[in-house]
Amino acid sequence: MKKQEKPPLRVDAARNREHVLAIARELMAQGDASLQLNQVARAAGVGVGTVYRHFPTRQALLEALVNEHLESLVVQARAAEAASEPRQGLHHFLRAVLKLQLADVGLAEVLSTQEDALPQTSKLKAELGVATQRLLARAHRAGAIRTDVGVDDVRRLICGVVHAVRIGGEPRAASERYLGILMSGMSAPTRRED
Amino acid sequence: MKKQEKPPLRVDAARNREHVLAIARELMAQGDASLQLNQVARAAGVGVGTVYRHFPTRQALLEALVNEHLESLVVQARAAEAASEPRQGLHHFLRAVLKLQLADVGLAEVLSTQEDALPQTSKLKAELGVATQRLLARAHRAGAIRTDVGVDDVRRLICGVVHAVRIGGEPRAASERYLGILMSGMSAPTRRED
DNA sequence: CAGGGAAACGGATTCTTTATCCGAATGGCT
DNA sequence: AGCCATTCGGATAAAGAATCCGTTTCCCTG
Repeated sequence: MKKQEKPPLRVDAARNREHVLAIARELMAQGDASLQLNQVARAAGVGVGTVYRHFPTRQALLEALVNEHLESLVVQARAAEAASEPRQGLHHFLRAVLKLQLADVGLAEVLSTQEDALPQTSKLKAELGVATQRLLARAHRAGAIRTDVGVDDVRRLICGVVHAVRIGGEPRAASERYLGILMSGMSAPTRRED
Repeated sequence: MKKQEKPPLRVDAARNREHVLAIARELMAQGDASLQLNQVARAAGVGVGTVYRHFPTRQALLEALVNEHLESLVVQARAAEAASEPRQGLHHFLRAVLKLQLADVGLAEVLSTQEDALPQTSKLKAELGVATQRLLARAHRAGAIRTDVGVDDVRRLICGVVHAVRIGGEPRAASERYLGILMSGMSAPTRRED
């Protein structure tokens, strides 16, 4: 019911697809975040038609590039549940999210966007949401994080931190400091008995 | 020494310039943040050449539009110094910055950018920086804000909050909550005597 | 392994957006 | 009024996005 029959790719098509992805990744790594499809085509030595066939939009190509990293975040979120301290688990995980977004402009873009071009991206985002939710709920139960901070708030706020780190002048270890500020801001106010 | 002779504008030129600005503001207000210069020209009923002459780049037009709001922020920053509570003064001021950026996409863009197209923008930003610095220093002296948080950090973090509010799904009063999280995160840790 | 048909390829082409340039028009000054 | 610098407007060039279709390549069948 869910999945339509999907005829497997022809070998040359699969090869081209991978090649385009590799070249696109390279261009991104060289600091060109514009990811213009015609430019990717030229760099990959294929016709623009080929690129557009495999990735109908810039967004689709971007997501295809990024999904690997997204997957890694899902894994790390699940791993973070093993931490003895719920608060530390969350902190470590958010640090990973931050670092990866800083290293991969595309990832930051995808995580800051609501609608996805690829179904797989939506699936991964949902998984990431669930895994994060578990981490967060644990921290809530431990009284470490304000209960009025939900999983979507965490996503948005960490994207905000990424933005803050990106736009700035002197680094001065901004990312670690800003993450600290966020964690401290999300902390439940220490209750004076009760 | 500083300023070159600047021949005053011809009356028709001045009129056109104002008209273009007004139309551009209107387009922005209608939710079109793309601010394409040819589109502005069409809407204003002037040739593209006219627009490009007054505002050589999109960025220049954007800054011209936004400078009025920037100025208002400078005023509000200075006014906030009058608050009896340094922390509250800062809080109120940052709320104003946040609100204005949320209401004016262009302002958010300009405040998140380092280099300016217009000298006047740089001047206003500098003034805003100074005024904010005074507010912040006052809060530092009162022991309300971590001393490792500088004025540039404040700018970057508030832009981050704007980003976080913008990208999100359900609002649920996000802006006020996120501002609260930021303020709390920047607070100096309450010392247990000493 | 030959041959046919579906799938994929490539790039010419069209459409849109961005930016420049210059002959015509207009305003200010004498 | 008459001159000339300034401004105007839009034609035009250059760059980017997306489509379309004749040709090529692969894969399966006989």
